[in-house]
Amino acid sequence: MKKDSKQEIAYQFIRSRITEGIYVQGQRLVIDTLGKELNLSPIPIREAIRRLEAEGLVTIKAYSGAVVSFIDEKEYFEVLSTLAALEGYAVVTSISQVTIEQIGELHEINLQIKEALHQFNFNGYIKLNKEFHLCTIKYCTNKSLFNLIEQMWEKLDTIRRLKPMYFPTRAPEAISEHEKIISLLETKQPSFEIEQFIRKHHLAAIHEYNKNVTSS
Amino acid sequence: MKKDSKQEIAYQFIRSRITEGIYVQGQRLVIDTLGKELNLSPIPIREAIRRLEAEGLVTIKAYSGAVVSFIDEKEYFEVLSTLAALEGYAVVTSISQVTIEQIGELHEINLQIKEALHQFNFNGYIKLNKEFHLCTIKYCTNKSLFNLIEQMWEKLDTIRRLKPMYFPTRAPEAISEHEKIISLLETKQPSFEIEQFIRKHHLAAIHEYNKNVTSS
DNA sequence: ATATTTTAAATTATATATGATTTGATATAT
DNA sequence: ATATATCAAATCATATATAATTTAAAATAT
Repeated sequence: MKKDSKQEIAYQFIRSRITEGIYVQGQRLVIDTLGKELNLSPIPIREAIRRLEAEGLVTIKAYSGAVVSFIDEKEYFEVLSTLAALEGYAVVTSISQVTIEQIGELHEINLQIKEALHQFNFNGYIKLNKEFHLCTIKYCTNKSLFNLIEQMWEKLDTIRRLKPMYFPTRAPEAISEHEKIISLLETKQPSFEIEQFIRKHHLAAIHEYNKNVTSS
Repeated sequence: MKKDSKQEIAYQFIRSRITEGIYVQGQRLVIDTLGKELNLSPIPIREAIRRLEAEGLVTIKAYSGAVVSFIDEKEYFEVLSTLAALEGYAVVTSISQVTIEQIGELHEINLQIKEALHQFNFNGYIKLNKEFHLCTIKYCTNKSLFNLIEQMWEKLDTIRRLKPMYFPTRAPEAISEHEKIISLLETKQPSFEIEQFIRKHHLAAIHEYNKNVTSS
């Protein structure tokens, strides 16, 4: 049972405050204040903030201090657009590994997604939607690709918490599109068709957003 | 003219030592030694190493120290495979922005690539090849996507320096494939065709590598 | 001779103090 | 009243010292 170093404690604390939306974008992170709050000296705080800077969550201005990074709302859709390309690709490169078990699991998650929609459980919906998509690439053997996709899902989560804005879910359509995705996987349809469908599934949220923004 | 902080100096120093292959994978990075070498106290060294850890270049084991990260040779091809998907996508999403100037620039770079090959200038070839590919996505408006692709090219460069292994170039084929890419862009061929050609262009190196590895 | 334990050395992790820089408040000039 | 300069406060950045941990070497036991 290895005890976390102080630096690690500070990192986890600050990081979760950011990803949970408690620290808002633009908020100053004052090293002395954080040190007092956590009963640590400034050094482990500074190291933790350096790590968070490298992850893009925090922006450090030399000699001025650190703030929670500002997020341009475009970024959500840029990441989503990039994810659209990668996820489709990851799914088709692991299509030969698809199992009956995985198909069953996807069906199960999609049932839970539908239930979350019926219960007006937005957070549950978002969490399960991510699970569904990560399940589609479960057997992706390209570790770099898998990790990158995971990081992108995390990034989307973080932006949603940091940036109050409208995030389109298209829940009813998405749920039925999930069923289609499962079907495409189960029947091992041509790679192109699978890749394009998954890509369009994600890009549809961007179109939805643009439709709403231009009409208001 | 802003003077770099000591932390920044340490970061740049260590980072370039790694990316230039002077520090080899697995090499211990001893904080005191680096501090003496740079005439700095341990704190800015530690902060720099934290940043490098977050970039994956360095692996820190708590209380034991930092080493230059080990690279699994698979990673090169995993990153290249992921890049294949992303670059094709980035090119087709910015196809409408292609200019005569860009086409001319691509031709020019490819001429220089051919010259580097004739002069047995491996490093020049690698550098120009990267330039060529970054030029194909020059007008990509999705900043996240552009930055990600740039980072991946950097990653490939770093792995090549850190990991002594065979890296297939297929130089003559690659050069003529570049010409084909330029032609596809110039004539605004269908997105699918462009995307697939670029993807296959990159994946061909992986096939080449596998061919050579299984035959030896 | 080999295995285990103990000790010493090397290095990491962090506290505290101090120097450096930026920001904000106040005073002065126009 | 507004603009500029000066000063003070807040905070950052880092040096130095100390505590903590790991690793390697030496001593002891089998």
